Amino acid sequence: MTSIASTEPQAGAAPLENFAIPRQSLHGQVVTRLRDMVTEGHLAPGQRINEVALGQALGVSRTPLREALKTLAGEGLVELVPTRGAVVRSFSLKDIADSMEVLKALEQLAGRRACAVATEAEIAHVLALHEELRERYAAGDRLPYFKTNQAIHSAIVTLADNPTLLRMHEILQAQMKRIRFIGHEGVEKWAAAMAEHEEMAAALARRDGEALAEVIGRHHDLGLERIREAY
Amino acid sequence: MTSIASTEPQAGAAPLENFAIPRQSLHGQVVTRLRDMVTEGHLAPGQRINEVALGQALGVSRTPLREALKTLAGEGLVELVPTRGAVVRSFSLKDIADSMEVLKALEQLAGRRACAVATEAEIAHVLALHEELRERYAAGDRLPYFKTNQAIHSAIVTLADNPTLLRMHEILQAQMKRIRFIGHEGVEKWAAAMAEHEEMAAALARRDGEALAEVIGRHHDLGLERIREAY
DNA sequence: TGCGGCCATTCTGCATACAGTGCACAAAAC
DNA sequence: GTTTTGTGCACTGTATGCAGAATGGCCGCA
Repeated sequence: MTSIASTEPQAGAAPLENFAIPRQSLHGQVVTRLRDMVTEGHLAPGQRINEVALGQALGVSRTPLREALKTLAGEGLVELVPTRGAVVRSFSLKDIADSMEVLKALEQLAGRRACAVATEAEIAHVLALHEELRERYAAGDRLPYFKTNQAIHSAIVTLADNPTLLRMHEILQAQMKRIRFIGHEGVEKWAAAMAEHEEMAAALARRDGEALAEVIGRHHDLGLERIREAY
Repeated sequence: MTSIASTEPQAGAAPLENFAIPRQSLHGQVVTRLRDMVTEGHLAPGQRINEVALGQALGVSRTPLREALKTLAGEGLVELVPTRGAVVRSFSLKDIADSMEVLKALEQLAGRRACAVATEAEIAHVLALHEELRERYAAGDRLPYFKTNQAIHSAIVTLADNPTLLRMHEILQAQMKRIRFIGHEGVEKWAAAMAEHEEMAAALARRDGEALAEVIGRHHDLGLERIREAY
């Protein structure tokens, strides 16, 4: 049989997963959209969410919207007040520091694990992202730099090959994303952050988990410092 | 006026808060109930959840039940399969090891922070729980020991005064609770675990964060070992 | 006898309808 | 003038109804 279902795929054929038709439930789409709206500031912190109004804006009935709000509440992006519905969560400085502390611990763990278990190809991929980050920095493009920056951190966590860790990291990163959009750091801080990224890339390249964890720790301490000033 | 609403309550009268009628939303109740059903094994892993049947069993319509399932999916206790609904998540050994690794990192962080910021009274409370644990161990009561054990770990995380950390710990602990019910460890392993708890209590009493983190790490490594054997 | 296609059943996903609660504004009493 | 109580409105919480998808069984055919 030469059917698609053959257990021996042709050499050079793409894996079957690549042909899957992306079928996201409406619920999932609403969650994604809402999360973006919160993290990108289209919904202000403290703002009450009117279900009918928001539902109409999204072109969705209240049911999937409410389910999405429950999901976002689990991620800590909104708070559910009984009989008052959902409120966009507003983060105090302590909230941010707390989340940052956990984020730091998770990424340090990820860094150690990544150095231990990642393939050469995976590491090369992160290093390629690092190259991209350098270019963004040299060009002075803040938003692209910011996105590549996040991509690198996520990529390192992905290398750790630990879905639980990845999920928790995603949740915290989404919370921080909302905040980081605020601060436009000074030139010298930006340079320091970039220097730390150089260190991170070097540590990863030589699979030095402890060194990577150390610099990741410093990197987050600086990040929190930066946020503190902007607040 | 001597009405109830008087701002000057009679001496000896109980504070008004004591008369508050506890009103948890139906959603919250369903979430709690379902979570218990999963962690205590009343819903078998891999089992599909029939919304109408379960709704009738709980005496609730499908709407709040579905919302609760979304919440539980966020906690990783059930999986949502498109057009097939919710399935009780079944954990592979790797899943457990992954979650345990994160749980370990979080508790180590909590231990360090607890030693730094906890009040004497809070530490005394944990030490009291530890006394209780000793008694359970001496009496050989496994289930009460298990509960007190979890209470201690949760209490230490609470001392860290970091709600984000606490929430993530709760999620992971709920996942592990489902697993730990399985294994009834041998006598020698139990003794080792108890000895580690003695070390933990001592480290906490003298606020030695590093020592506490170290023993917590060993404690979780042993815990994973124990689960590995039972699997 | 084995396989493939068709059909019915079942259950999810989404929308809508209804009931109940809280809040704000206003009016009245002290 | 201040406080309090009543009433209307707006919005959430819950239930139910309806359409679509997937699964499993059954029958026909090779």
